[in-house]
Parts: sequence; structure tokens; C-alpha cells
Amino acid sequence: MPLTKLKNIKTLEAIRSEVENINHIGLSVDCVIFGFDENKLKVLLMRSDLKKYQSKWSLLGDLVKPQEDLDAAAYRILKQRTGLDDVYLEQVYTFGKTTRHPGGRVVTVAYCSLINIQHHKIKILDNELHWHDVASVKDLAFDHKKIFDLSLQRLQKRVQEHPLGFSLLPNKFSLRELQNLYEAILSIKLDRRNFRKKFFAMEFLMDMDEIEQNVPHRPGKLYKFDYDKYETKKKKWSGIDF
Amino acid sequence: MPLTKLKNIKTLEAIRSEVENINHIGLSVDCVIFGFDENKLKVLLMRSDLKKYQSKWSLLGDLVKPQEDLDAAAYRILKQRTGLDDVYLEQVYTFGKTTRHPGGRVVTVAYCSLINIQHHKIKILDNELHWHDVASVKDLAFDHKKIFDLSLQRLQKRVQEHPLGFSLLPNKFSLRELQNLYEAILSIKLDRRNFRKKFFAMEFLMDMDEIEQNVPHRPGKLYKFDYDKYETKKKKWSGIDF
DNA sequence: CAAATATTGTGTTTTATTTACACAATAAAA
DNA sequence: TTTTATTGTGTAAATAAAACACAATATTTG
Repeated sequence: MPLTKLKNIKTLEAIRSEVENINHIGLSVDCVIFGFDENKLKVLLMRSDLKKYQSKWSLLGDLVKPQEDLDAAAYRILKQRTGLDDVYLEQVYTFGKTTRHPGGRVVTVAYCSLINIQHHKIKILDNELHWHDVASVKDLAFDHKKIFDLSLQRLQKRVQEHPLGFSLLPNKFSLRELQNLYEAILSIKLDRRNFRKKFFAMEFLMDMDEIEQNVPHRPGKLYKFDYDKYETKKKKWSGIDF
Repeated sequence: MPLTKLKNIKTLEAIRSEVENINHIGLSVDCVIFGFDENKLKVLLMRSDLKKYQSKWSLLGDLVKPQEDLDAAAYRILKQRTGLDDVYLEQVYTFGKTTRHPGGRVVTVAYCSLINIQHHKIKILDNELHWHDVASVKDLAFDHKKIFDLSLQRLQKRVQEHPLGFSLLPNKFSLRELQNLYEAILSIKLDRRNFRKKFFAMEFLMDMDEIEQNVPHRPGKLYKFDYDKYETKKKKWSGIDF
């Protein structure tokens, strides 16, 4: 036990320090919050609280409290950093290299989310919090670039298998908006006619009998995603394929 | 800071106890090790070290050491509990409810693996460690049933998208063995002709020009999985579908 | 050694899905 | 009124998935 070393201690601070540094694994959460605006996929970043990393951008993180559920910590941290509290967070992965944090042993659990930037206005702007183009993200603080890369990868996979994307769009959206979204998240070009055919074939789009306003060209029809129908008809078995 | 309470302490034990219980989040790893034998999917379970849970089965877990990488802890714990050290572990999910462990706050990271029971003989049989039919698993210690369920779900998904299954089979295997494996893991029946057609179409099976021995019926041809070819030809894009 | 048994190996048809690709109609802006 | 940008639409070809049956072969049994 490392605590047997504590015979010649001086202060309570020293005890705490000793115990926390030698015997303690810190636990934190980092939130990777994706948004969509101007046809580009964005991510929320801030300046690190740590001096060492203030020249770099970092994810939205903080320590988990001893008496706090892990999921609750993620929501609390997001709220604390951004003011947002109506966002669904999903756990991505846990990063546990001993050397990942310069201030001591901290294992971090990554959570990610996708939000509609228009519907979720950021009210707290401490630490220069703001949206960055995903394409321009490089060289974050700590191992946050690795966390970000994995989260983006996970997002790209999930968005193909689940109707997450709709949460980034206005309530009623055109098929062009939907396609732009997929192209931005997946970073590919899709055939417009086949894209439409695919979504119509799924039968999860409700025609709202309305058209776009204020577009400088022929307006498209507006649709809503039918979550109820999705719940009853979603795919269960995709098949062996690799 | 809870440590300010420590003014009337008595012993170092008390300090440690105080610090660890109030200010400390324990971190553990639990391993869900799947195997395949007698055409059934199996999982390795042991009796819990905790008295409270000795009537129930539990996953293979232990605390992460303060100076140990998380992944390294998973391998160390697996080795310690089973003697196995040539097994690939994959992180599944982190469970962090404050109440999940009766002895205090312990967040656990689940790892899972798939191993060939014939090639990995368990040498340590402490805590009644042995293979259980997956179908018969119920009511494990702690929240281990939840961890097990999620791991199985993850396995079922991954085995459809990646060539994991081959690690559970002998080096050379027949198509029947392969199909039995998939049916056991996914817990479904598959059409034999379509199953064969699918795998031949993938072109990742190398015909070994050998046939099964000691089967009480017409023997089948033996194949090997061609990992090199897989690496060059594997699917990158699966498409939007939900 | 003949018959019974269990499983292999094989192919076609039907249906569904994916891909590639072009043009007229419409609203707004110039 | 013309230009511009984008919508809405369909077909043919290629590929993939699903459903389904029978002769061949090795072993075991009688």
C-alpha cells in the first residue's frame, strides 16, 4: 500500500496530494457536441482550463463527482459548459492511457451528441466556447484529437444506421437540406435521384404539403420524419457482410 | 472539500478510508469472454470475490491499478483470472451508476473477446471459473447481467460486419462449422445454400483441398479465412439504411 | 455387403435493391 | 423576359437476396 509511506507527513494537503496522486484514478467526461450550420458539420470547442494547453482547443470536459452517476456527470458538464440541458448524449468510448493527462492519472469517458444549432443557442461563452468546422479541427489539447476522431467515426456509422440526422434539421425540412446534411456528415457526394428514392422507399417521411420559403430558386416540398412509424418498422437484421 | 472534515482523525487507516470513500471513484474492468464449443456460444464466468455475491456468477473483473493503462489492466485481469494472454480484447462500454457496486463507488469498463475454446485452455480454476452456455445466463452478480447483455448485443452486431467468427473455429473449418457458429452467435437459422453462396461470393475463403475427418457422414471440404485478401477488399461503405 | 442415415455440393427462378443517368417545370433574381 | 438555380420525375441494367430440391458420398447399422 502506498499509504505506508505517509509516516512522515506534514499537512492534510500533503495527505490528500499523496493519496490522490498515488492511489487515485481521476475520472472525467469529455463531450463532443456536433452541430450543423451553413451546410457544414460543426463541433463545439473551448479553450482548456489548463495553462499548459491554453493555446489549443479542447473538448468540453470536467471531472466526475464522487457521488454522481456517470451519465449524470456528462449532462451536468455539458450544462455547465454550454447552458444546454435538452440534449441527448451518447457514450462513445473510454480513454485510459496513464499519460493522457499532464496533471496526473485521469481516465476520461467520451460522450457525443448531435444538435440543431438554431434550436440550441449557446448562452455561456466562457473559455471562448464556439462552433468550429469539423474539417478544420486539428491538434487539440490532451488526446482530444483522438477522442474527436473516434467520435466522428462513430457518428458517421451511426447516422447511416439510425435516424439521428433529423435532429440537426429544422422540424420541417426539404430533401435538399437532408441530403446536404448527409453529405456533410459523411463527407461524400450522393446521387440526388437515388437519395430521394431511398428515403421515399423507407416511408418515414411525412409530406407536410408546404414548400420552402425564401429560397432563390424553385422551392422544394417540406417533410417531417415520422418517428412513430420508424419505431414500428425499423430494420432489425442487416445481414452478414464484410 | 470533504477533506476538511479530517481534523479529528485517528489513524492513517481512517484517512485512507475517508479519502477513498468520499473523494474517490474506483475504476475496474470486467471481461466478457465468449467462446464456442459443441455448437453453442459460451461465456466464461466465475464466483464473485465478494461474500455478498457468492451465490451468483460474475464476470471476470478487478480494479485498475493507479499506474496502469486501462487496456493493460484488461489484459492483466484476464491473465490473472484465466491464465490467458494471447487474446484480443475490445472495449464495449463503461458502466458508471453510483449504486452499481455495494462496496462503494466503482465505475467499470467492460471489455469483450471471442476465443477458441480448444486453443485457449483455461489453466486457473479459482472461483469455480468455467464456461457457461450463453443461453442459460441469468441473474449475475452486481450489474453484470446488463454488462453481459450489452456485450452480447455488441458481439452480434460486430460479427455480422467483421470476420471475428473465424477466431472461434479451428484453423481449417468446414462450411457447416462456420454456419453453426453464426447460427449460435446470432441465435437464428440460416439457409444453407444462401449462406454458402454468400461466403463464396465474398472470396475470402481459401479452399485447403482437404476434407473433414471423423464425421459420421459425408465429409465437407475445409477452408481457411484469407485475412490478407480481406484487408485489401473489405467493405468501406455500407449505405444509409434504417 | 446392402440398406439406412446424415450431410455435402450444386443452380434456378423470383424478387428486391442499387446504380447510372437527363430533361422539363418552377420560382426568384437580374 | 431572360437567366439562374434547383425541383420533381423514371427507366434500364446490374447486382444482391430469398426461396427452394435432389443427387452424391462417406459412415454406421443390420
